[in-house]
Amino acid sequence: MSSANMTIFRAYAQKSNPASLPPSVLFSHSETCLTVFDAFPKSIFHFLVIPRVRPPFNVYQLANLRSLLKCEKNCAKELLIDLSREANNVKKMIESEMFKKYGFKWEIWMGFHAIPSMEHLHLHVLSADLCSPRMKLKKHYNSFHPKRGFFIHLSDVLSWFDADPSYYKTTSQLKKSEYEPLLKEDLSCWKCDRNLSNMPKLKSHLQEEFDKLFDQEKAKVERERKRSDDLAQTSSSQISLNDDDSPQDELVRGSDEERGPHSEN
Amino acid sequence: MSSANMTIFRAYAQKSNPASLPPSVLFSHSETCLTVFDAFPKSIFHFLVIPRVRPPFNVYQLANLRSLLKCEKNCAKELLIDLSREANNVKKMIESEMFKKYGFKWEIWMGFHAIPSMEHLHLHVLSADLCSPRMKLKKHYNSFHPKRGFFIHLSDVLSWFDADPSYYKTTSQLKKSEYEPLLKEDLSCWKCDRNLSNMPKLKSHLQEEFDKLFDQEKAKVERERKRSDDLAQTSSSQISLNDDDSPQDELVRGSDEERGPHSEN
DNA sequence: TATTCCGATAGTGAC
DNA sequence: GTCACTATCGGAATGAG
Repeated sequence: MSSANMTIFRAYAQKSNPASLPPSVLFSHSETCLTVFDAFPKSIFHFLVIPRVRPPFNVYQLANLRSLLKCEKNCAKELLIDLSREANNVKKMIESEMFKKYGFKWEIWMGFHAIPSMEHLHLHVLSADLCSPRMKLKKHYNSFHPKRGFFIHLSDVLSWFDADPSYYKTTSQLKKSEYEPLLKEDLSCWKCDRNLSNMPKLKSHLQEEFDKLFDQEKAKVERERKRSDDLAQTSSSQISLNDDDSPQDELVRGSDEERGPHSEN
Repeated sequence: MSSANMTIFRAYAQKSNPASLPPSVLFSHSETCLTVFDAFPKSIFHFLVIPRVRPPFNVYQLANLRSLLKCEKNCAKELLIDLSREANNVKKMIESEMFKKYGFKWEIWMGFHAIPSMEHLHLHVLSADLCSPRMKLKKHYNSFHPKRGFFIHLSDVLSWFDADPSYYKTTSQLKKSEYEPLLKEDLSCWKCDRNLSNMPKLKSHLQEEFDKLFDQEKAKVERERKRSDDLAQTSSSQISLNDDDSPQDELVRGSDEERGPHSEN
């Protein structure tokens, strides 16, 4: 039945005034798309970017990625680029929240499920942790595993447009028979590739991975603080601008670098 | 491992002094067999009759029905007849308990599981209700369903001895591949053959069947009491010998008859 | 077909 | 590949000198 509202996103996408949606649902909207909170987040941060129904598309063409990719190529590409623009705004917002809540930022994924079960195209924008109480089943996890194949990264979809037309034709098929089995594959950590025999063990491991990341980033902050202190001592008349309890700016500057545990540079 | 004591019955059967078994385990014993309470009764009454290890049998020949039926035919038959004798004593005891606790008696089944999981031959003697909190799984139920085939009635086994030798040879094989699938068949009421989709529904239905039986038997008692009263009134100087609150004797006399709800004969 | 525990699997119903 | 609920199915452990 569709009574469990498999079409709720379509209803959102058809609203002439998205602002009337409750704030617990709607995060933001533009002329062309909506961003909503995923009602069952599978990562610490998890949003959906949804195209609003508008010319030249009808609701059926916007049903899912497969139906969109059957549309005129340039139109489809334009729509995806628009979603991409909005998704990147969401990404920035998430990164800002990461800093606020955790003091560092980590990877963010943007992509589609090959075989979505809820109708109307929706682009997942979620933090790369897959740590969430709503992550319960193998199919939940495998549907977001970044290397499993079921989760199709937005950047990959965009690259199909520039590839050989025959390749475009093939990949845009998105056959159920090819993607469905991926959800039943063995559980493996998306980060270290280790195999985990069941969901409780996987979830513990993912939490450990996140805790490890957390500790590493905290150590990074600490090293930055020390370096800052040293500089302050050297130029003794100067007070460090970062001598407070908000490490954000340290991390903004340092977060793209990889350092060994005793790196000093 | 056999550490989960799949061989506990063998240990009982080898005891030189069965009386040393705790009374919660042992119901009675003779020179040749023991009767124990089934630790996980699948009916209101459920006992096991177990042959003691004695010449000409060794423990391996008494492992199960299959191994017993490979022994010399007359020996095997004698052992089964001995078990049968003891089982009939148990049956009488159960019927007495039925009267004491429920005021009427109902059918009792005696038989073997085609493929037992605990070692050492054990004859199930249980009341025909299959109402018990320990009746939990489909395989539990199907293993006692009197028409499913997995539960082999003692009378059937005894009849094999008088049948054609080739029939004896065939039936006494008790191949796992033939009997195991019976446990996975759909659930159906052993009494009315109705199909039930799952164990909770089956259990409710079995309880209803038992309640119906209970009400029918109670009504039977009531009719007997009325008839008794009428007789007392007719021969007005006489007091009914059954004018008390124990309906047992009424039922002993009337229990083999079938009457319609308004039968007066 | 011993039980029990744990977890995966399957069907349903949901507004 | 919606969730939540119920029940089933499937493996492993089970004790113990």
